[in-house]
Amino acid sequence: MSLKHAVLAVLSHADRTGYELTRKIDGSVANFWPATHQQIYLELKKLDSEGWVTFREKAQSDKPDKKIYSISRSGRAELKRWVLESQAPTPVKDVLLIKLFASHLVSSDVLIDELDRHRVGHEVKLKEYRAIEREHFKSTHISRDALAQYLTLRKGIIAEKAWLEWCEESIARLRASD
Amino acid sequence: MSLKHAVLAVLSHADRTGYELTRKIDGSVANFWPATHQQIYLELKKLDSEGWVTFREKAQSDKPDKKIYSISRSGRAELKRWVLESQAPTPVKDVLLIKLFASHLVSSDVLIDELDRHRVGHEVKLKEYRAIEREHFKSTHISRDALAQYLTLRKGIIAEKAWLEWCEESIARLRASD
DNA sequence: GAACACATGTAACACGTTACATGATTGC
DNA sequence: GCAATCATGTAACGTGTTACATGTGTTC
Repeated sequence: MSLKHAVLAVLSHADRTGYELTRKIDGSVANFWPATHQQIYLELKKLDSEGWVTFREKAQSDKPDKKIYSISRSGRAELKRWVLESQAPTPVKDVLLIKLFASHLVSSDVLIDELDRHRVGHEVKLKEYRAIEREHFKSTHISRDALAQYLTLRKGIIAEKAWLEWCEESIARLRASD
Repeated sequence: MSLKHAVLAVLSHADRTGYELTRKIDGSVANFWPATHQQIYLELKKLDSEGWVTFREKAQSDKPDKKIYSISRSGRAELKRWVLESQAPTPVKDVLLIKLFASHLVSSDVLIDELDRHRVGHEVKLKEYRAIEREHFKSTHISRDALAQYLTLRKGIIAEKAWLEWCEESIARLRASD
């Protein structure tokens, strides 16, 4: 449902190959709607058969040939229509919370170790995002077009900070309860 | 993959009917792994055929009969095995971020309205969670068993606060850019 | 009389993952 | 020689959603 529009959204900024869409190039789809390359190639095929994207094949001598996809006029119209629809918040799904909910079955040491691994992971992500912020959005005035992309980055930063805060708090509470 | 274990996790605390599992009773599965009742009835059937849950049928005169499910010894063992596995963080998936990424196609007024709707939604959720916190976790000393459940609530509270912060910041930035 | 809460289920379809398959170039 | 990056694809399977179906009791 959403991957279709996620792909269109990225193509509305720049032409891309299927391969590029699966990578986290320039902070696009992969960051907020990850998918495998199989999934993306399939969607591109569907988008093509609906006329929402077009592609041109480009032969390369040193690397495999590639297909460069572009959003079409009707694709852009469809994307706009979809963006204009009001959106219910995406429900939270988190495996770690399920594990926590069942954690009365294991020792708190095991739990603390797991939480600490997650803490470190979120710390790393936060640093990455902050580096992107410094590099690409340092100027005081940001264009309207860049602003929207900046806000998705800000979401990443704020969410990672929240994760960190929660991991630290949880570890402290578990330590205190022993 | 995870719904199976989410259901086991809830049943490890108390017996439940399929119907109860689909509701947000006592802040269980529905809060961090939402699923439709069809999905849950199907999983319960699978869990039963694997011997991880058992059920007893209870006839009711005023309401439809129901099946009360319990976790079995092997189910508890399986749940423990699964909890002990180290978990990669659940990847972020968020439709709103896709829309933001494509928002250069629409006016900033439309965007601000949408962000404000989300802001209000998160405000309401935050209040709900805080009410649960006041009601159920007011004492200074919380048992180890209750602590794990409290931490899932804390995750909800911290995440909603982060959402609010981001919505407010984003609206302000969009207003300033006009 | 309509809508909602309780309570369970089947069937068809859409979405997503894993495994398998191919093949060139570049770096260790 | 082995692994990684670039680049695309098929097939089988598993997960999740939507629509449809049934039936009682309570509230507006």
